[in-house]
Order: sequence, then C-alpha cells, then structure tokens
Amino acid sequence: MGKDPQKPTETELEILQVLWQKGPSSVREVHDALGSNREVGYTTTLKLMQIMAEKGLVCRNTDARSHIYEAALSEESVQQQLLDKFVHTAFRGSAMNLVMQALGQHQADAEELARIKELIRQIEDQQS
Amino acid sequence: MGKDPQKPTETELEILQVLWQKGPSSVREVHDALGSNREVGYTTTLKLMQIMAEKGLVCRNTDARSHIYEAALSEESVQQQLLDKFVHTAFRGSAMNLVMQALGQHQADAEELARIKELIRQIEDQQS
DNA sequence: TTGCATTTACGAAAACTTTCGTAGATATTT
DNA sequence: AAATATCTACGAAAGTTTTCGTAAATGCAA
Repeated sequence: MGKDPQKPTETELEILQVLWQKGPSSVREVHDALGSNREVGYTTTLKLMQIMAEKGLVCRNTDARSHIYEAALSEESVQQQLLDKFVHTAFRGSAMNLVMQALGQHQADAEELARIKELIRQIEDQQS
Repeated sequence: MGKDPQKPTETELEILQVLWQKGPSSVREVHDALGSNREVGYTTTLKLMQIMAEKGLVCRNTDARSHIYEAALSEESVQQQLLDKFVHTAFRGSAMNLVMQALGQHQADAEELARIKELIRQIEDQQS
C-alpha cells in the first residue's frame, strides 16, 4: 500500500505553502502566487495540483468550472513530518544538534529568545 | 554554471554520513557500513560514490587499487546548507518556528536544555 | 452565432536519481 | 599457472519528479 500521509515533494511543498498562506484557491491563483519564484507554464502547476489531489495532499471542490483547491493537512502537521525526517537524515537523529545550529546562525531577537526560554521553562516543569 | 556547492541527494547524504563517521574509507567499507539500512548491490554504492566524486562532494585517492574516498566538506557545513534550505522550504524562512517545533516534540533531557540555555545566554550577551 | 480566452484532462517528453549487469583489470588462492 | 575473488569503469534500465503540448469543455465577447 501507499505510505502513511505521503510526503510532499519539493515542488508540491511550494504549492502547499501558497494554499496555507492564502487559503482555498484556484490553480490560477496558486500559479500567479508562485509566479516570481518559479517560471513554469500554467499546465505544469495544474498537473502538479491534480497529482496532489490524487495523493490526498489537497482536496478540491469541482462545483465551479474553476476548481478550488485546499490543503488537506495543517501546515504544522506537515512541518512536523518533514522535521522528523530531516532530523534523521541530516542530523543523525539529533534534534538538539539541529536546534543548536539553527539558533546559532539565525540571530534571534530578544522577543524570540524570550519565547524559547518560556518553552524551555515549560519543558523543565514537566520533567520535574 | 553549476549550483553553489551541490546539494547532496538523500542517498548521497547517507554515504556522506558514513564518511564523516568513519573517516576516509573504501567503497567496500562504506557499502558494508550501509548494509543493514539499504539493501542494494555493491556496484550501486560504487556508482553513487563515483558520481559524488564528479560532483565534488567527495575526494578520492586512487593510488591503491581500492580507492579511498573522503568527504569534501565538513558535516557542519553541509548541515548548515541543508538547514538553510529546509528552513526556507518547510518553515517559510522562520528558523525560530523550526526551533520551537523541534524543541516541542523532541523532549530534551536536562543536560541538553542546559546547553541550549547557555547558548541563549551567549546570544543575549552579544546583543546587549 | 462565431470567435477568443480560460480551464480541465490526458499523455508523454525531459530531467533527475537510483539500481544493476557486464566487461576488463588487478590481486589472491590453490 | 589457473581458477577465483575483488575492484573500477561504463552504460543502460528502472523509478521518480517536473515540464509541457494538445485536445476537449466551458464561459465570455463581439
């Protein structure tokens, strides 16, 4: 049988991001939104989204002539899925190494640091 | 022209991890090390590593009959490169969102949390 | 109505990645 | 030396992802 929730490919992820950002959209809207990043024909975007519908990555409403697509999964759940895999393949399973490296390069501002510290506090509370 | 430093594919990354872990190695050693994870023929691993040499992902010493391969880039630099891309494609560029999710799921132990707090302290010091 | 634009559906080409079979060279064993 | 094993090189098959051309349907405008 197929895999669990079907991991989106690179390109599919770009489309999902548009859908998460703008909500339910037509192929035309998604294609225009991608516009600057990727220079491909309209039917390419269409085909991609049709495949995504088959895979269950998106749902679509075909009532109107112009079908309306919507992400089938929340952004968070997909991020979590990709993160799990990424930690495993790129950081040998060490989420902490990833966190350290991400923190190190990104130069978080004070407010972001505060949120992280708060999160750490919560984790510590749970553990004690 | 080619791309920047050539992003390794999924499979290439597995090979690089062996090289990082065990240091300079022959194809045979890498192939055996992969062994349990991926069940493929010897020549498959060989071919992959030859391609990686062409791409500049690995260097090789061909003095002996059995060539010795070595990762061309440090693990950290490749992780950084992949992380940059991953943050962009999966987290819309927000490294902090990634950090939060990674922290949230992974259940760090006390020592890891301590190291992160220390890192945060350093960043805060720099900023003030 | 006729012609033009937009859309979906479909299939296949192109590009990229992974896999392996085979041949030839070099070493090892008997 | 002869047989056997191991290694590289090479090319091509198989698998996956991305791209697009073309046709048919639908809507819109002249």
